[in-house]
Amino acid sequence: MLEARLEQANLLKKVVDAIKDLVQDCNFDCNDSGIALQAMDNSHVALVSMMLKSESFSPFRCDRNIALGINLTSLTKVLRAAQNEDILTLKAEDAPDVVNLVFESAESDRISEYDIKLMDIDQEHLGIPETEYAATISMPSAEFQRICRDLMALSESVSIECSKEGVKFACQGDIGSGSVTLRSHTNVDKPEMNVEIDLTEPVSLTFSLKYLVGFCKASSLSGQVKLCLSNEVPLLVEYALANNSYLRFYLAPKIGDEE
Amino acid sequence: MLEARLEQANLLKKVVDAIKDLVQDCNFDCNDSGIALQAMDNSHVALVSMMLKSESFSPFRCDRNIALGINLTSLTKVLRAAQNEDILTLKAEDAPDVVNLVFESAESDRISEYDIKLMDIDQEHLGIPETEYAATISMPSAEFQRICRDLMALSESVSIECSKEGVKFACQGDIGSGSVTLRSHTNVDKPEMNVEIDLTEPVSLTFSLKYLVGFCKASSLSGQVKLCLSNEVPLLVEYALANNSYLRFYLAPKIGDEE
DNA sequence: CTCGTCCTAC
DNA sequence: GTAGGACGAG
Repeated sequence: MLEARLEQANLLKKVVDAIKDLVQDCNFDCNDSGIALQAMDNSHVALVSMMLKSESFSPFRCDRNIALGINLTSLTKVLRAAQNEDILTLKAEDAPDVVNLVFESAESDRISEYDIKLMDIDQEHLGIPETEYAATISMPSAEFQRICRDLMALSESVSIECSKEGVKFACQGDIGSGSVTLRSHTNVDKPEMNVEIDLTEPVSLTFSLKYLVGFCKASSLSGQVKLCLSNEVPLLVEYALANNSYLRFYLAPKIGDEE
Repeated sequence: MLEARLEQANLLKKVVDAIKDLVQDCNFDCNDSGIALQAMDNSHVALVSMMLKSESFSPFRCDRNIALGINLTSLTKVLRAAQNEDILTLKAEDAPDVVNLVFESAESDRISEYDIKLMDIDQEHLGIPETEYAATISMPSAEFQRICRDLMALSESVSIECSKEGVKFACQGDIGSGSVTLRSHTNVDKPEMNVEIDLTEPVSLTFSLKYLVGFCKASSLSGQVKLCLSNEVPLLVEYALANNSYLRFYLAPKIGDEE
C-alpha cells in the first residue's frame, strides 16, 4: 500500500496545474523511491517528467510498485479543495480502485477526505536517455517566463542561441522582430537572480512559444529554471524542487520549414 | 538618423496607453527639437497632440526630419516587454523601414531589442491655432479622472460651466442628475492639490464623457491637468510633462440637440 | 511595483 | 468562449 504525507498540499497543486494542459490522463508510478510521472502531450511534441522523491514526503511508505491512473482534471478539482497550508496525505491499496486524498489543516481542526476513481492507462514506456547537453542555462524562472510571454506577442516561435557571449532569445513576426539577450552574472545577495551559462559547444534551436509559455506555469515551484540544449535534440526545461525532486519538460525543436 | 534615449521607458508606455484607444496608426514626427505626434480620432471629434522635447531624452540625436508611421497596437505589444525601470533607446535610419527599440535593464545585464515595421501614413496636417482661452482650470489630474468617471455613471455628456465662482461639472441622466463644483484653492504644502481658475469670460460647454474618461488614462503622467475652454471652441486637456514636453487632447463641444 | 482577480470587449 | 485591459491588494 501507499501512504505519502506531503507537508505542503500546495506543491502537488502547482505541479498538477503546470502539467494538466499538456496531459489529460496519466499514471502516477509509486514505489519505494517516490512518486514519478511521465507522459507525452497529445501531439507528441512535448514530454513531462515529474519525480517526487520519497524524501519530499514524511512519512513515505510504498511496499510495492503501484500505478495510479488519474484524470488530471478530476485531480485538479479535488486539489482545489485544499487550503493553501493544508497537509496532504495520499493513500492507495496495492491493487487500488481509488486513490484517497486527506487534507488536514495545520491545526488539525479540519479534515477533508476525497477518493478519486482510478483508470487503466496504457503505459507507453518512455526511456529518456541521460544526455550530456552542449549548453546549460540557469536563470530566474520569472525571467524566462517573462521572455516567453513578451516574444509570444510577436511570433509563435523563438530561437534560442547560446554562445559564450550569452544566450539570445529571438523571434520574427508580422509586426516586427524582437530579441532578448542575457549574459551570465552572479548576484551574491540574491542567488535566485543568477544567470549561469555552461557551454561546451554553441547551439541554436527553434521552439514553439506556446509550449514554453505552458511550461512556465511551473515558475512558482522554483526560483530558478534550467534550460539544457543540444543541437537537434529536445530542449530540457527543469524546475528543481527540494530533496532532488523535480519537474522536467522536454520539447522537440522545430526544424527546417516549420520555423 | 534618430537615436533617442529615454531614462524611463515607462513614460512612453503611459503615453501610448493613453492614446492608443483614440488612434490606431500614426506618425511620430522626429526632428532636432524632439518627437511629436498629432492625430485625430476616427470620428474626428478628438485630437491628440504629443510633444516629447529633445531635452526629455539624453542623449537625443536627429539630423533630419523623419516620420515614423507606427501601428500603436504593435507598439503597445513591444512596450509591454519593457520592465518598468528599463532604459529605452529609439533608433531609426533616415529613410527607415523599421524603428528599433532597445530596452536595457538598469544593471545592463539584460538587453532586449525589437524592430517594428513602419507604415506609410497620410499626414493630414493639422494646424492647431494657438488660442487665448476664456477659462483655464488647473486641478489634480486624479480629481478630474474621478469626476469624469463618477458622472459617466449618470450620463454620456457633461457640461462644464466656469464662472468666477468656480467650475461646475454637471450632467443629467435617466436615473437622476449630478454635479461637482470646485472652487480655486491653494495648498502650499501640496501644490499638486491646487485648483486654479483663470477666467476672462464665463463659459459653459458640453462634452462627451466617454472621450474625457479616455483622456484621463494620461492621469498617471502628471499630478495636474489643465483644462482650457472658450465658448464654441474645442476643449484643450493638457498633461504637462518634464522639460516642456506635453500630452494634449482636444475635444469638440457638443452643440444644440446633441447635448 | 508586481501579482492576481475582475470585468469588458471581441 | 477567449483575450485583453482595468483595478485592487500585498
